[in-house]
This record gives sequence, structure tokens and C-alpha cells, in this order.
Amino acid sequence: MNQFHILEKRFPGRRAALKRDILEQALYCFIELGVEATTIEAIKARCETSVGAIYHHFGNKQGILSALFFAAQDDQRQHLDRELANTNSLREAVYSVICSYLDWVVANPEWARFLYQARSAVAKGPFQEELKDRNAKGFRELKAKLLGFGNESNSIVQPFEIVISLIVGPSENYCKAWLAGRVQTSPRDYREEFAESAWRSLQR
Amino acid sequence: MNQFHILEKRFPGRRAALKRDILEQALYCFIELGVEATTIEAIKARCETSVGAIYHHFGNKQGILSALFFAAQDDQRQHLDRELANTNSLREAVYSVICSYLDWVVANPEWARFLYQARSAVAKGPFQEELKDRNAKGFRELKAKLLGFGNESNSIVQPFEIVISLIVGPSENYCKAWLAGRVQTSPRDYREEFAESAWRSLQR
DNA sequence: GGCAAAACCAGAATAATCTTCTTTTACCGA
DNA sequence: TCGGTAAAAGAAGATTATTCTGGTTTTGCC
Repeated sequence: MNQFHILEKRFPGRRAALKRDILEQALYCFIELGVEATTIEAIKARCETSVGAIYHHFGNKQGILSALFFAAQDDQRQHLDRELANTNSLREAVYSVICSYLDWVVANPEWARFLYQARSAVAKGPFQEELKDRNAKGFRELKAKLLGFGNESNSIVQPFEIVISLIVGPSENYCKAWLAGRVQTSPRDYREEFAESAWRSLQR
Repeated sequence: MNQFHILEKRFPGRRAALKRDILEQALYCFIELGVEATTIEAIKARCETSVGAIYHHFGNKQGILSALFFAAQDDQRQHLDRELANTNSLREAVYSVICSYLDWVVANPEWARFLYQARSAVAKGPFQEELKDRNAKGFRELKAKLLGFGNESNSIVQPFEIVISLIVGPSENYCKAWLAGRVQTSPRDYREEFAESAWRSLQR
């Protein structure tokens, strides 16, 4: 199982082999050269196919970018959902949001790097609506889960608007720094610190 | 004083008028259409100049992007430095980091939006080294300031690596959400919450 | 198996875009 | 005023994205 199980899961089977290969090589290019600097030609060369095939599968460059982006985001969200499913208290839920995030980034550093890099491009591209819908759905579900612990949820400080920022903000910031090489220690090593710290920051 | 005092300060004088205008229109395009989608042609059209003039001043598209990016980042940093200069305790320093950040974003929403959007493009482009150096310098200085409060600084929880993430992570996350329209309340209204919350999260 | 329809793939042709180059013009100090 | 340097214009060239046309393979169905 290599790091491309994400693609295998999303585009399974023999028929989609080239599709997966294009995406895999495109991911490499995007990470290596940056989104703007990777050309269709470069992707084509890496997987020894034709521009026709690429455009057949993805329509245009944004199509490749978006397919990769949504695949990664969905996998991340699935991972979160699995962790979140069997939590029975607010504290557990907060811990699992943070830990599942840190774990996913450490397990999929290339994908994480790509997610950070590509977000703004996708947000401006032809799939901006889909991105908005997905994000809105994600936030709605997370909100429902966090507010679903009855009385305990009331202990949460202040308006809910800022709660998610308080929970994931620090972890997100640190993961970016780690992926950029600005700090060395793996985010996993700080699970406790981030989780505990987030929990404290929620108390009034 | 419009929102382009940042440009006036950085490229002053009559001679630089076109230069500023190009940057101003380019900023508009980048925000409106996204970095990838804005063409030199579009910028040219907006300020009624020629491609020759644009390339004379900036060399290439990345040059425009980087000039804007560094201008914004420097202004933001100057704002931080001014706030930070007259703080005399760790608590005050933490507060001023957060408040100066929130204030700057609210005062310059277009620039802030642009900063978030353009970062990854600059990080991959021909000015990546300059970006790295600037960031490294910024972190070094902030670290020195925060650790310069003698005994008080020792009360800070755990390794310093994660301290900056704990401080600015939530604010940053919330500002992005606000600029994207996902939340409505101005970041300024949550100054106290973010500052207090960050301070608490630092205590052991 | 045989057939039609759809999906798939290749590569040349086209169009959009970036960048360079040459020429002209404006500015400023001596 | 004059000479030099910077500024500006716009045509020409290079790169890159996208389309189009034609052929091949796979699939669903009888």
C-alpha cells in the first residue's frame, strides 16, 4: 500500500489505470514545481501518454487540480468521520478532531502539502461552488456533532463561530510550518499538547 | 488616504505613479480572478498601459506578484513591530501580536485576502529564497522578543516550536474564514476572546 | 460470436498567453 | 541646450493550454 491508495480508492479498477497515473504524476509536478509552473507537457512526459488522453479524462488543467484536491479532502474528511463516530463526550470529540487531523497530515505529507498549496487555486476555479458546498457541509456536520452533547456543550465558551478556529487553528498552523520545514518535530509528537491546549482554550 | 497607502509608502513619488497603478490594478485582478487566471493583458487593459511598461517595471508576472506580496507582508510586519515595541510583559506581547494581526486584517481586507491567496505561488516562484529569509527573520525576532521577558518567559508551556502556532493559529484561521465569508462577525469583535484564549492555552 | 454505441487515446492544429526585442519618447542633471 | 538614462509602446517570437479530427478499444446487448 503506497501513498496512492487514495487514488485507488477513488478511481478503482483496471479501466481507470491511466486516469490514476495521470493524477499521480500531476500531483508530483504540482508539489515539485508549483501549480502554475507545471505544464500539461510535463505531466504528459511523466506518464508517457498524450494530451488527448489527459483532456479526455479531465477537461483542463483545473480539472486535474480539482480531482486531486477533492480526492485528498474527502479522504481527510473520511478519516475524521471515522474517528469522530465513536466519541461520547465533547472532550473526546475535540481530541479526535485534532488527533485525526495531525495523524492524517503525518501519514500523507505529500497530499497535505498539496491541499495547502492548491486550495486558493481551486477556490477561484470552475469548481468553486462545489468547494463551497463541500466545506459548508463539513462545517455543518462538525457543528452538529460538537453541539450534540447536551449540557456539556453549553460549557463551551462564547459564540460557536470561533470555536472551530480555536480547535484546529494551532494544529493547522503547526502542520504547515512542519511541511515547510520551518520546524522539525513531527506534529504527532505534539498530539497531547495541541489537544489539551485546545480543550483549555474552550473553557470559560 | 485610500487602501493603497501601502503602495504609496513603498513606491513614493511622481515617477513611480505608473508602477503603483500597475500594482494596484494587478492586485484587483489577482483578488477578483485568482492568480492563475489573471493575464498580463487584463492588467494592461485596466491601467491602460502597454506590456512593455509592465515588463520594464517588473520583469515578469511573478515579479508583479512578489512586489505586491512583499509590500503587504512588510506593512503587516511593521504594524506588528510598532505594537510590539512598547510591551513590557509576556502577556502584553501575546496580546499585541494577536490584536495587531486582527486589526491589520480588518483594516486591509483586500491585502489580507491577497496574502493568503498568493503565498503558495510566491513560495514556489523565483523569489522563494527571499520569502524564506524574510520569514525566518520574522520568526527569529518574534522569538527573541517573547523569550526576552526573563523569568516570566519560563512560565510558557512546552517547547517554543509550538508557541507561535498556539498564539496566532486561531486568529489566522478565523480571519481566513471571515475573508471567505464563512463567518460574519468581524475579527475585531473577538479580540478579547482570541487574546485571552491564546494566553490561557500557553499556561501549563 | 457479432454489432452498434460509447469510451478511450493519439497527435496535429489552433488559440491564448507570456516574454523578448526594437524603437520611440520623456525626463533630468550638467 | 545637450547627452544620457530611464520609461514606455507595441510588434514579434516563444511557450503553453486547449480543441479537433480520426482511429482504436471496450462494453452492452442480441
